[in-house]
Amino acid sequence: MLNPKFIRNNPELVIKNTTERGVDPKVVETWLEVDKKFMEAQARLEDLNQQKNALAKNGKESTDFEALREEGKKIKEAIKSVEDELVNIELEWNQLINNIPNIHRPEVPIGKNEEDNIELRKVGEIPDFDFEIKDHIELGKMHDMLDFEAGAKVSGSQFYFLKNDAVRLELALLQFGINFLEKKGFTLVMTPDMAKSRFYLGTGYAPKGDEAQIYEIDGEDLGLIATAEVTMAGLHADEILKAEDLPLKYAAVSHCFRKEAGAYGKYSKGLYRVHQFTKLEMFIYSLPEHSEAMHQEILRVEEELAQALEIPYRVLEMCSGDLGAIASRKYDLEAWMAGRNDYGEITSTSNTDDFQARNLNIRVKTDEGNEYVHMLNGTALVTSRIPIVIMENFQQKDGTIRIPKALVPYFGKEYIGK
RNA sequence: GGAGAGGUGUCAGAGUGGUCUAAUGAGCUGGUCUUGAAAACCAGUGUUCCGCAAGGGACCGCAGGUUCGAAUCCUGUCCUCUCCGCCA
Repeated sequence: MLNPKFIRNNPELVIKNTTERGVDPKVVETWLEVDKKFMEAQARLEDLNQQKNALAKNGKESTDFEALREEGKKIKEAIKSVEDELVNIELEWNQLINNIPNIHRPEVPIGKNEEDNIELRKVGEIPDFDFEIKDHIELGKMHDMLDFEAGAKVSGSQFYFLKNDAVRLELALLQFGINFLEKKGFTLVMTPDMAKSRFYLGTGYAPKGDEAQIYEIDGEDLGLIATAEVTMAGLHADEILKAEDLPLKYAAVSHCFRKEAGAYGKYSKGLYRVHQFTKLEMFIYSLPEHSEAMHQEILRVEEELAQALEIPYRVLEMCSGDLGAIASRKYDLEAWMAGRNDYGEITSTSNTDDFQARNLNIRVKTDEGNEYVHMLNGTALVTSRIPIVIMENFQQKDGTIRIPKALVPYFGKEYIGK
């Protein structure tokens, strides 16, 4: 959530920001009204508590217990009534403020939707084939690597079995990735694949709504994570970190589960949009003054990984309307996927500034007092989408697939199908 | 899954209804002393909300409840530990 004090002091700015995000600014105005009521009721409650405390303090010296009891009861009833009132106001207050999006950074281009995102650069050679190419679904069948039919039978549509070289490929990518990131100073982590609702809500993954992502466990306050971002943000929840320990740079491996409700389209076939995949994620806790530099570092690492894997890609800077509610700035890497003859997203990195940190109460002790840390995340490698790129881009005329040089030591051979 | 014990400040740990504004010890910061250090001594040392401030409110795992008054009593819940069961 945003800093309530900031909204109170800068209502016009927040309204403008909210509008640029494509969110109805009415939510800000309504929140401001509720906030006024909230503060007023809180002041009343504090006043009553003060009376209660004074009475309790003098109570032990009292001789007239009858009067003491009477007076205390009266205060108690008044407190109860204000508290009941506060419960409702606070609920509304919270719902409203959670719908106010983060403040985007001044560098962010203003725009309505994905069409207004800015392409910063294109890197790498788009492959040129002199034969009829196959997509990864055909290639997966051909090499007995992917079985979507079995996935559908056992778990439902958009689940799959990885077999043979697809298994080797997934593990090779992870092994390659963790070695790469460890050398860059990231601490390796394997996280739980489930988290309590507080953490997927606090990171901005609502379980309900039009594009519900989270699978929840019936009868428990537990859900399958959509990304390790959820568990990595939870890792330091409610902590006050030491400034000298920052930045904390993590490389986290987890499975990711997404309902993808309503997300059908021309690119939802095969491995591109699935309910479960494995991901190596970068996650950084940073001092506020360093978070922009950290964000650039994550982007650089993402590009280095793509280049090491010989993946042609382009870098997109998200416009204000395509940032979502949480990010203050966001870049996507899109890789060339020969099978679709188009680019497809393979990484996304967001700076959330202190937005998530405020939700999850993560601060840092500085000389000027405690402040919220800045939290950043970025994909290193997704083992559903990278194999699409490798299979489709590096396929040969005879259907064999060349493994990128950097991956060969981990994969164990130079070609699939030879 | 069952039985038991426990969750208090940076840490250890006392506190079983009003004197808790939470003992004591350790740590940390500053000071005195010292050539320097150690020791000793003195002072300070959590978080959060409203407020320019003065001041006031909240926080003893969390949520409810009892009471004029709760760290303390009751209920629920989460977590940790020990033992049993099951199990990779």
